[in-house]
Formats: sequence, structure tokens, C-alpha cells
Amino acid sequence: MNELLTSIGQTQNIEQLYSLMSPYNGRQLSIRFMVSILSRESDWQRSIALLDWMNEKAKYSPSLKAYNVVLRNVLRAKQWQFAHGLFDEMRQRGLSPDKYTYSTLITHFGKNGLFDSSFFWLQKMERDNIAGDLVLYSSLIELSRRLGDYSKAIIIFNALKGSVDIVPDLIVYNSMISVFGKAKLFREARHLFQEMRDNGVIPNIVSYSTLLAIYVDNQKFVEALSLFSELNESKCRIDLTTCNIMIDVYGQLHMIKEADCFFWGMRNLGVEPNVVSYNTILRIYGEAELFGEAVHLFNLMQRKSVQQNVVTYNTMISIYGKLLEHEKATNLIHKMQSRGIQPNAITYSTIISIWEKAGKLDRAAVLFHKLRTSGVKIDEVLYQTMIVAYQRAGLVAHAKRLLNELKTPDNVSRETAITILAKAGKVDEAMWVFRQAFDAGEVKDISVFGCIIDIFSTDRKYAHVVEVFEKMREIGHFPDSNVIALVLNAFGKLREFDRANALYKQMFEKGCVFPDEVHFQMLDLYGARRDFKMVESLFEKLDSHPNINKKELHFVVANIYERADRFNDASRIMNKMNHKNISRLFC
DNA sequence: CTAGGGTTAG
Repeated sequence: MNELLTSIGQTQNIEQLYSLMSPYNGRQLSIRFMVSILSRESDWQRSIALLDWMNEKAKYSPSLKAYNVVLRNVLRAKQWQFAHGLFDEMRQRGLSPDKYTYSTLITHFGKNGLFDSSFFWLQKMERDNIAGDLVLYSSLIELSRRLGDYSKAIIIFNALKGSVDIVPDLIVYNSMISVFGKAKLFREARHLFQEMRDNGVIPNIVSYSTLLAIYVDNQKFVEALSLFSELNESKCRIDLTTCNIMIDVYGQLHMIKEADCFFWGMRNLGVEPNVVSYNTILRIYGEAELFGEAVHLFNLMQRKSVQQNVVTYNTMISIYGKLLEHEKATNLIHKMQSRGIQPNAITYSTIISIWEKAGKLDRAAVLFHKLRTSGVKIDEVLYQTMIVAYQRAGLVAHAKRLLNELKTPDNVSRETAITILAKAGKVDEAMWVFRQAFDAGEVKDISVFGCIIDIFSTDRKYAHVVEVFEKMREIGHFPDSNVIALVLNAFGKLREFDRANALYKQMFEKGCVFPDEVHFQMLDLYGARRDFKMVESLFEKLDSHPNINKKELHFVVANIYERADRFNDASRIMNKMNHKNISRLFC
């Protein structure tokens, strides 16, 4: 048997494989043996051939395990169609897919950005009543997070915590710190540290650096510094990523000396700076107009063994732009290409702005045209940069032409076109492109939905808000707190109170956390409908909720009663708050 | 037989 295994491993093609197996036609090779052959096989076509041989020639059917292994190989080879076929085949053979089957399908599709397929398999799994395990839930949370669907990630996290046999671990918690942070639910993100400890999970350096980065992204430097000192008091050892974040913190706080000290002192902490550390301090030098230091550091990187990357060049190009040295900036683009580093959309938008400021708009226009015809990926910032360049140069007609061309986009995705049109206030055009793109199944990015819901709301096109929201739900996205607030508002304006109520209740029950404003908005809606029973019941629910600003809550509710000319109720609410404050003094 | 987390540039 071992001989057979070795010779199968050495087989070159499928015919040879079949001839090797043919002496065993009709004989019972053990299933375990076949699975061991299959799991050694990484070539997806050969593993399918082996499976076919089992099905057609051998006198037994391949087991579920065998199919799972082949499926893994097919998915690793990114043969998506084959994976679907294989799944159907196993069903036809009376095999019921198990959690490994689904886990493999869901994670592989998800890792490759095929999110709808991933959720398609998840739904199938749920229909089969197969319970997911921790790793599967964790992958789903990650998937939703990468999609920007933070509400969905939160809903999955709550489902996970609600199940009896699954206990969240360090990795899920760290993912969720990022999810809450990205959803701008900072209080919830911070609170997870406590929840972790309560559940016997000790936060590690990744937990700290995740939350640090969130604070920095949102300019919450006081919180960042306080968390950093908490980190120093903990047993966690500081690592490279955290150092890089801290250099950035000091830089953004304009504490150049501290940033500099941190960068040059990293080695003393036992942490070797990498290209991200260098890029960060390079940007800080540039922002502080320490141009000599910047140029010196850029050259130092080349002498040291730090591999410069596209970010290094983009940063340096922008520094030359600040110095009004557009020739030097341009030269850097050639230099990076000669070193095998390909410029990207950020490089191009940087240089277009630099050329525009240097009065070389023609050059920018030529470059932009070249990019559009050469198939380079043009994102919304790059496209927008060219529009703004035309506008600043007073060439309004050209700017308008670029906007017009987005109605039938060629080299930009329709998602990009929608966002640019929406942000430029071209509401009808944006909706037109959106409807077409949605029907063609091209709208996937949740931020596109958010973006148009935003502008329609500002434009008071409430029916449009609802239409886009429904389409968003149709493809399985959940609304974030901003979208919820806008949709509740739209429902209110359209006098669709029941739908507003249903949406709010559903999201609330699934454990979605919303900023206070969303709750207050629902209170407002109940008030507008003069449904004071609901006002009271929601008020009580929120009043016992630990994370809600009680003072504001009382003001909001009192205000609702005042507007409804129910002054007794208004003063009852205000008294309740005052009474509470007084009793707290004696506690 | 699967397998999940943090940092830089417009």
C-alpha cells in the first residue's frame, strides 16, 4: 500500500494515475486509505480524478471525508464553479455536508472577497441545521468587518455569545474591538477589555494596538495616550506595530521631539524599526517642514537594509510637492519605476495635484488621459483630483465633462462613479447609475449605499432613501447607525411609523448597539405619532440601559411632551431626573 | 479534513 501511495505521488498525468489504480478495480481499498491518498494530493484535477475513480470503478462510494478533502483542493485552486458542482454531486450521492464542508466553503469564498457566495453557503448551512463553531463565527465576523458591514459583525458576535456551547476567545474579541471601533462605538470597544477579563481572556498586545489605532484614526489622542500608559502597566510587551502606531500618535499631536525619540529609541526596547516606522517618521518630518531631515532619512533608508515601498515614494513625492519641487517629485516617479516599484492611484493623484499647483495642468491632463486608456485602476479620489484640478484652474467645462462621463463610465467602476456623482451633488445622475449598476449586480460595497442614502436624505428625497435601503437589505447588508438614523427619519417623514418601529425593534433585538441619537430619534417618531404609550415604554427601557446618557434622555422625552402640549408629563420627566440626581448625592 | 486579530501614503 505504501508503494501505491508513493507511486501515486510521482504520477505525472491523469491517464497514468488511472492505470496505476486499475489493478484495484472492484477491490475494496479501505476508505481511510483513499482519504489518505486524497489528502496528500494537492492538485485539484488529480484529486477529482481520484474521486471519479472511486465513484466509477471501485465498489464503494467515497465518504464525506473524501469529498471534503477534494473540495478543499478545488477551493485552494480557486475553481469556484467546480466547487458548486462538487457540492451538488455529494448531495446527489446521498452525503450530507457537515460543518467542515461548509466551513471550508465559507472561509475560502470569503477569503477571496466573494462575499455573497460566502453568505450563500452560510444560509445553506443554517437551512441544514448545522451549528457553526467558534472558528466559523470568527471568520464570519472577519468577513463582515472587511466588507464594512459592522452591524452584521455585531449581530454575529451576539449570536455567538448567545449560544450555549461557544465561548469567545482572544482572537474574536480582538476582531470585535476593531469592529466596534470602525463602527465608531468607542465605548463598546473599550468596554470589551473589561468583558474579556470577566471571561478570563487576558487582552494581549494586539488588543491594545487595535484600540490604539482606532483612537488615532478618530483623533482621540487623550484616550490613546491613556490606553498606552495602561499598556505599559500591563504585562504585555510592546511590539513593532504598536511602536509604529505610537510614532504616528506623537506625530499627529505635533510632538515631533517625542516622535523622533520614539523612532530612534525603538531598538533600545528591543524592537527593530521596519519600513512602516521609516515611512511614518518620514511623513512627520515632512509635515513639520523638516525637509533636510526628510531627505536625509530617505537616503538613509537606501543605505540601510530597509526595503522602500510605494508608500515611501508617495510620501517623499508629497514632500517634494510641499517644497514646490515638482521636477524632483516627477523624477521620483521614474526612479521608483526603475526600481521595480509600481506607482498606484495615490501616486498619480499626488502628482496631479502637484502639477496643477505648479501650473502644469496640461501635463496632468495628459497623464490622466493616459491612465484612462491604459487600464490602470482609477478610484474615486484620483478621478476627483482631476476634476478639482480643472476647477481650480478655472476650466469648469472640462470638470463638468469629466462628471458627465461618469454617467456611462468606461474605466472606472460604476460604484466609483456613483460615489463621485453623489458627492458632487449630482443626485439624479447618481440614482440613475445606481439603479443600473444594482440591477446588473454590480453594487456590493456597503459604503456606496451609505453614501447615497446620505445625499438623498440631505436632499429630502425620502422615498429614494427607503428604496436604496431596501436594496441594501436585499443583498444582505445591515444598516449602520448612521443609515438607521436616516432611514428612521425617512420613514417618519413618509408617515411609515410601523416600518420604522419594525426596523428599530429588529436591530435592537439583535443586539445592535446604536449611538444615543438613534434611540432618541425613535422616541421622536413615537412622539410625532402621539403614541405616548410607546414613548413611555421605550423611555423606561432606555432609562435602565447602562450606556445611555440619562440627562439627555430626560431632556429629549420632556421635549417631546412639551411639543405635544403635555406640560404635566414634561415636568414629571424633568422632576424624575432631578430627583435621581439628588438621591445619587446620598449614595 | 478547516483555521480567525493590530500599523504607513492622496
